[in-house]
Amino acid sequence: MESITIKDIAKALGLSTSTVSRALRDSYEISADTKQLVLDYAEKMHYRPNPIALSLKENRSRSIGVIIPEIANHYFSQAINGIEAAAYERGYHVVIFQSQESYEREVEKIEYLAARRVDGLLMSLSSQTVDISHLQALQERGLPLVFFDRIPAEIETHKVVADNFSGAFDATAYLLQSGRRRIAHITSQPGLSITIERLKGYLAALEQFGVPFDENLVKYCQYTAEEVEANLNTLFSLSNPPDAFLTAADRLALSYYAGLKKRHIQIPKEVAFIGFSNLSVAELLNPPMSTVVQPAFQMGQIAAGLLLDLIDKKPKSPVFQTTKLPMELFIRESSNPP
Amino acid sequence: MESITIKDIAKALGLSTSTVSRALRDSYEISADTKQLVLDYAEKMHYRPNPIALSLKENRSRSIGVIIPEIANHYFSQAINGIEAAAYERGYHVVIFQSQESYEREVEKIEYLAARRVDGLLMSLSSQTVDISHLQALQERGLPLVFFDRIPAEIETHKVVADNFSGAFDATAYLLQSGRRRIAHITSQPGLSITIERLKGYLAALEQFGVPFDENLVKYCQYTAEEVEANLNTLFSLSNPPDAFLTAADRLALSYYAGLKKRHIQIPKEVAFIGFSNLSVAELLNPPMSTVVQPAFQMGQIAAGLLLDLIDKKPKSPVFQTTKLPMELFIRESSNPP
DNA sequence: ATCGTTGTCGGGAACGTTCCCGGCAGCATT
DNA sequence: AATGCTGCCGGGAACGTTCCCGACAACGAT
Repeated sequence: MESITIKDIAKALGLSTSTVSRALRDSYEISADTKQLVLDYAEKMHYRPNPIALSLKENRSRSIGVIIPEIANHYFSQAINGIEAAAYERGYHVVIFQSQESYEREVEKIEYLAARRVDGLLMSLSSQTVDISHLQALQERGLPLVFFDRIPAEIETHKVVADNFSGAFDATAYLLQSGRRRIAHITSQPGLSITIERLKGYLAALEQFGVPFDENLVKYCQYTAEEVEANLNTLFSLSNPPDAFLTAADRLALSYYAGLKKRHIQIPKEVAFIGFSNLSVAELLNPPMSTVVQPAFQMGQIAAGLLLDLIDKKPKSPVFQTTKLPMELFIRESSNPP
Repeated sequence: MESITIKDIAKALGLSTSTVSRALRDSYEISADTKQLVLDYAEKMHYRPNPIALSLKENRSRSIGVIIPEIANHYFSQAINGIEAAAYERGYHVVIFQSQESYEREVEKIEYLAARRVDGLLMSLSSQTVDISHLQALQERGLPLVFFDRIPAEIETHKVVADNFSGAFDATAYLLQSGRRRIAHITSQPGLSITIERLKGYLAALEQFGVPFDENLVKYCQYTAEEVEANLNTLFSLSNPPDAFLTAADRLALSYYAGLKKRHIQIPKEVAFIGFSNLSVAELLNPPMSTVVQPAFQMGQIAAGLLLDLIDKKPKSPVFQTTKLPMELFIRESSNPP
């Protein structure tokens, strides 16, 4: 991969590198003739400035890093599109890495991106992550940082989340209102911000309807098939089994939907079902699944915008804000009254 | 973002940068004492080598670029996981960009990645791309290039594809065997390699069963709702309307499934349905959808492996191969006999 | 004739790293 | 004592770019 450089142009035209550099940047110090000469030659030879040399010199890369748990998730891939739209508009590139829900991978990717001099970092934490001191250290070293969706409490910076509390509250309230009383809440890792908020919303709705909370109905669940199986076994061997499900995360929705069908439990006759999910296929399922949907694209867009503000304006002491966007509840057949 | 450099270490320890550099690389020229001194100090100060400086010097980045049409597509996000697995194993990073099915964006991303000195490029073409001279130029300049899924005929290099011909043939044959005779084939842009291969398979199956080809049954379709609507209108106002659908691509499968349901056309009673798709929800749909599935992860893994071979071994005149992987046909309720 | 101005341009350092080249001390060999 | 070798280390160029600091010619003003 040989590429033409400013030095090559200078040599070919009998000029100095400074002159060529300035001609390319359209500096007032260079005569129109010389500029034209340089520009023509550069065009002819397909000259492209070397962004690596620039990064080294300017200690920045005009790109932002994004670290998310996984790409193969509709919420995140939609969010990425929002991020890219915002970044593109402002002349930044987006570099995407997945933590694969692993703490080690997350740390590794963060270090790599920092070493690569990304100008800012956009993060949604892995489910394994509890210690975020490395992120704090990075922030103290001056790296602009913005979190979205899965946010930490311990770091003060811009954060963008969906209103998980209200989302869970509304969904739970809907189920209660339609007569369900034993609502199983299948959710993600206990430590995650989204998990906590959703649980709070679930509890608040129960309380408002005067339905006692039963901790046996809350299951923290990974995505393995065995775990789904085991949890369903436990739930349906309760003396008082669930008559509704509220699941967090795309994958939980699908695997429990599948699990229920496998047991020939009728939705919504025997149990009602509402899932947190950004899957567009929800309405094509059998039966069409009620969903709580996050404004993924918008969240990515806003988060990226805030990060770029932090980068471009470099305010001395920025006023950090937590943006909370409404979730939307789509009621479909799966949550119909029995 | 201040970072500690070799120069800082040298100054602090009263050594030269050369010595520090060699100590860090564990060179035999450095005494054990000095090495330990440097290593300890570097560890203490969290020294991380600057990959940008290295890239500039070595004219390479230990990373490969991936350009795909879109991330929010199950096939591609699975393929990315395969690519990352292969790259990780061999110490390479993966930089992902989306062309968003736009030729301009594709060219732009390619140029950027080349300027960024990725060591190789992994591509699946956008549906708009017809002119690939920029890729040819890049290859001639020595950039290792591997295509997967959507491949061009005009460039000679490693290519990894699914056996689209057989996939389409098997699906069509299944439909014919179960008594269907008017099989609509909804497919992607005419120019794409996958489109062509699938059409060939479709035609071959028709011929084998002695069913005449009707070009009215083949629709090249983008993803807009209006287009879906229009195509369904045309198809069902034929004097001899379709009794089966074979769709390419995830999104086509879903939007036509939705379109048929909206018209209250019963699947599989009135029309049978098989879709090319990597969606895991296929079996949860109503009715469960028969699918032709690509080995996405494996394709990504193999493609990345071939690219890294090209990069690492730099064979003078590599023997380029096209790897063709089998597709799998999952028969579900949507393609049952009427 | 001298001086400041303006318009153009070149030299060279710097960013962080590696690596070639050279240097010097201490020791053994002749 | 002279030589060569080994072990250890420093100086400086190079990668591609920008930018500060000059430099020099032409010109008008004094």
